[in-house]
Amino acid sequence: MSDLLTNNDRRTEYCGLFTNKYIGEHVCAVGWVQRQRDLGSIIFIDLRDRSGIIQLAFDDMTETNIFDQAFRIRSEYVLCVKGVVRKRSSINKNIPTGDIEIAVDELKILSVSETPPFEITEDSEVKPELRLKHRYLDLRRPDLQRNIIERSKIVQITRKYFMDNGFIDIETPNLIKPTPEGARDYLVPSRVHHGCFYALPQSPQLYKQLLMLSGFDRYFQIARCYRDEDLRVDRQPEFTQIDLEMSFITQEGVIEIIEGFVKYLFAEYKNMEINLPLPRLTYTEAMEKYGSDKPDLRFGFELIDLSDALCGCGFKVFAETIAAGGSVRAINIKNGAESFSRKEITSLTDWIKTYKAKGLAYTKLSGGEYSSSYAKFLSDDENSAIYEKTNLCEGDIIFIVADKNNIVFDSLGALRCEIARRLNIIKNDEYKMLWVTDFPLLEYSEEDKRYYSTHHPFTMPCAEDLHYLDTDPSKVRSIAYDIVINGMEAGGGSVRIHSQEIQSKIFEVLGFTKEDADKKFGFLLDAFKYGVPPHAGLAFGLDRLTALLLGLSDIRDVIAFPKVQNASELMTKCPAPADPATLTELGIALTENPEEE
RNA sequence: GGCCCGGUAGUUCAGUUGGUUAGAACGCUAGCCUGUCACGCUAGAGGUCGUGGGUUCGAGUCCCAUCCGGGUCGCCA
Repeated sequence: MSDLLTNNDRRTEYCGLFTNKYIGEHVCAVGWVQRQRDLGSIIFIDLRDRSGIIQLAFDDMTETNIFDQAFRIRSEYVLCVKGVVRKRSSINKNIPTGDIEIAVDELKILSVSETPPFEITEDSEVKPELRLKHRYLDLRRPDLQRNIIERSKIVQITRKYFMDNGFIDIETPNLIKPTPEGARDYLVPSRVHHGCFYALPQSPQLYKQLLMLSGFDRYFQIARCYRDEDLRVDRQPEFTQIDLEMSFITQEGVIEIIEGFVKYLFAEYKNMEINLPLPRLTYTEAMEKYGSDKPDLRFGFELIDLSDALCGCGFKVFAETIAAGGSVRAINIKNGAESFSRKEITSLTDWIKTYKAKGLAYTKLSGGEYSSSYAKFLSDDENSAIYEKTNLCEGDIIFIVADKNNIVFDSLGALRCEIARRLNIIKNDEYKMLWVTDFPLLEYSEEDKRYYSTHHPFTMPCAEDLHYLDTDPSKVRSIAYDIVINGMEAGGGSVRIHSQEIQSKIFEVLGFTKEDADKKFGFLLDAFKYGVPPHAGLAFGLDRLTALLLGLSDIRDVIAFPKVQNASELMTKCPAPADPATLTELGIALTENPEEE
């Protein structure tokens, strides 16, 4: 049987925070048993809580019945002990409390424990499946516990910054109207209105815009958002955003506030100086130079366009691609020739096919010898032009992709990151951030024969591009901006449309009839009749930001109860079939049987 | 939805060309041990090799299907 905690059992101090100043004092400690070391006539127990570990000692001075109890204590038992803090006869320099211990004279076993399915230790390497099934135990591990605690600190710093800058923390609804565009919504059936559904918000977008219209001027929220899309290492179906919106402000105003936030956060949390202003690239520049709208600036390998030099060249693959409107581009891996054997190059060639590139051409210059997969098809002049444009020097290797522009950008953009990873040249404690601006407002979908918003349909078009809305909508740039850190989209936002006319025009370009627009966003268009301040905002991914600051790549390590790749949660086994009576009440009939448990 | 990787003791893994009774480490149980701190020593228990089917004299190993986990492309306004 377990012992009971009483009012007298007050913890003196967290386990890991006991120090020399407690020596000689009679104290109370509580926690979990990390390990028991039974030396025969003396027993040591490491007692653990979120702060660390304190050693308990039971020896010939300990009462027999307490000693006998200590003897049967096992890992993860929960104890309340009292005793005198004393100096150890041998010191453990590896832990902060390594020079003291508690000589126990009172012991309560508050709870016993079965042997856990895996060891509760910092470095325990256990399959994610098992860890997540027993997440409550996984969360006892010091590293995960630290991540969750650090996340809390980051949130605290974030709140302080935005409160100090006049932002008002406002909660917006989690049961909202389904949105027709963008990511798939999670739907919640209505009991009162059969056949009708709420959606869980993908973001508080429209509400925060309406808050601007209501005059709150500066809003922020640590907002949970939901997207029913496939998971990735940096994507969970529910995730948290630092969401904000401001009135009477332009892009520069938002950038200034966010740069201030980043500077403050890195200074407060990492004691690291961020130099402002952050560099900026337009979307077009980022694509041309890095093949990505979220470039990682911690390494070079910029894209080089060879199309002009190879137009009409003897190598059909290159010439025909250019003639068809595509391009031939290269990256130069400086001093990388030795790192890429034939086998390695073959491996990269296979790898790049994931991005639909048909092949990967290369030339390397090693020991004064050129070796190349394509040079023999080109004239000396053409080859020289490539060497000159790519600045190919002794020890370098260049990789070339020829294809439609979007495939060249996707594949080379990914390749430069993959190579940086393989060469292990990325420093984990380096942070390179930038703004990417001037995104195209619209993207044409060949499949659906219509335009979709790149960002969302409330994004303000660039004033000087407005005339293209009627002639060539793909040319319209938007006043949208992403903040990118180490190749990761950390946050994104835009100046919003605050004019009913422009908003209606955008809906029209997106192919909504007036009736469609009224049905879907009528409340917004109505609201816009009543005096809208110009406004703009941004949302920062808190999970990604936290992982980044902690040097982690998997956001599941900063989320207490994350979901796995098929969007289920292994501990509670959700989602789960609903009770038939509940379904009836909701007016839902299933056309197929739910998965068996 | 496509492609790739993985699943063997409680855990992490090894397991050769298909061949006798499937191993190791840690953990666990018991005993011994007065200064350990990843304590040590001795002994022991522990396996439907993810699941189902097939090939074979014989399958952890080969084939097919399926489940679970991971990565990735699509997707993520």
